[in-house]
Amino acid sequence: MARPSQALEQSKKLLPVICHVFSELGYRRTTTGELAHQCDVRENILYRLWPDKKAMFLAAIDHIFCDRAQMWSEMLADHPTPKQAVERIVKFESQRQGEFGFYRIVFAALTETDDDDIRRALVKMYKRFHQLVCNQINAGREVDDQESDLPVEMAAWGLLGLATISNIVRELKLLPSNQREQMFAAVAKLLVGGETT
Amino acid sequence: MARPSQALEQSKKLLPVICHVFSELGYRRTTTGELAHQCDVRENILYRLWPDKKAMFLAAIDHIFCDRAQMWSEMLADHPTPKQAVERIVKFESQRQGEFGFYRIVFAALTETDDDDIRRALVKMYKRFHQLVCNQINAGREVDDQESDLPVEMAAWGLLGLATISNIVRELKLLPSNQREQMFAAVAKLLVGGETT
DNA sequence: TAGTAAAGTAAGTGGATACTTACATAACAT
DNA sequence: ATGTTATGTAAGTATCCACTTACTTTACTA
Repeated sequence: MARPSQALEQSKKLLPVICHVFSELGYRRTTTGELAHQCDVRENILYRLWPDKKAMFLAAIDHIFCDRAQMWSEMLADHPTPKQAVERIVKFESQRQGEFGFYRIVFAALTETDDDDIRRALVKMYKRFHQLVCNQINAGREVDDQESDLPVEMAAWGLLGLATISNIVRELKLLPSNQREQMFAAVAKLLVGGETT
Repeated sequence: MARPSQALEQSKKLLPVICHVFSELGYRRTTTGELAHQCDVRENILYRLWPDKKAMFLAAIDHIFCDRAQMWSEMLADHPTPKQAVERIVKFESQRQGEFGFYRIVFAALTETDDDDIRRALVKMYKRFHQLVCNQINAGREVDDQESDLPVEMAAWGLLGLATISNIVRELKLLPSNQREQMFAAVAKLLVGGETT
């Protein structure tokens, strides 16, 4: 035996770069040449880490979820009250959208849903994300003991929709950012709280 | 002079087919060869109707909006009360999603937003659509004279987000369709009405 | 230090694809 | 009819890109 493989470490190092390229260019327009260039390696090195371009994309989809989940957990590391937690997440999502290319990768993936692997990766991602949101809303509601009209699962889908359209609004500059944030906050409050305050 | 051009008529005839292909495959994966095949003409005939592939795509984006707007106006042709109108639209949108490839084309376009022409087409489309939704909500609210908490423009963005996530849920089969429709209806009611009934 | 496998370099290949060209035919005006 | 222009056919081209191959160098182990 000689020289242990550092493939895992290197792929972890390269993944953020790969995510960024995919989020900038989408799936089809991203060339393996461009990926290699941005990663500052040669193409065949990428092909030693992943069997093909699709695998690189799947890894990117997985990574963006883990990334986002970790951000949330870091944001809630100081154990705020559940209601504070929801408010903090809403604020975070409304303000720092787009920085991490989350939705751009999702959009890219959504145009490839006739590929079973990509579809599965997306389904998994959405289910986990929806669950995460549900948990937060649930926690927030239980404490206040307020029976809201909208079931938690539905509110969570509504929030995901809100985050999506808000990203589109940002992407296309359909509203100035302060208005977009206000919109996000107002709709989110309606969805989560049941009543506006 | 000889033989007047029927280019306009033919492009109108071909557009629905082109929309369908783009919505099935997205922008990049759609080849001009496939477009021609589905349209049952040769490639160069498409190139006589549009200067390039991008122009075909832009025409498709414009067409899906016009298509949808016309559907709505037909749906409201019998002059229902504004409140009925909103309910009808919500029901229509929640049930017949995906049939016309609207969101698939939007997703495809959203991964091409660094092209100015495509971005402009999308912006125009969203502004018109948002306006349309605003008008309907406004009409519905004025009649009832109920002051709702959520400003109309925000509610409209919320609805667009709801329609978007609902399409994703449908596309990925994240919920059975009856649950998806219930979710759509519940969230829409919350957004539009202010209170649930 | 010698042997071995990973890490890196550089060039290629085969297929796909946006767009073109050259030419034949069909329909309309005068 | 006849000239003109739209419409149709079929082949071609130049480029791009996912993926490969053949080779050299490096670093670890025993």
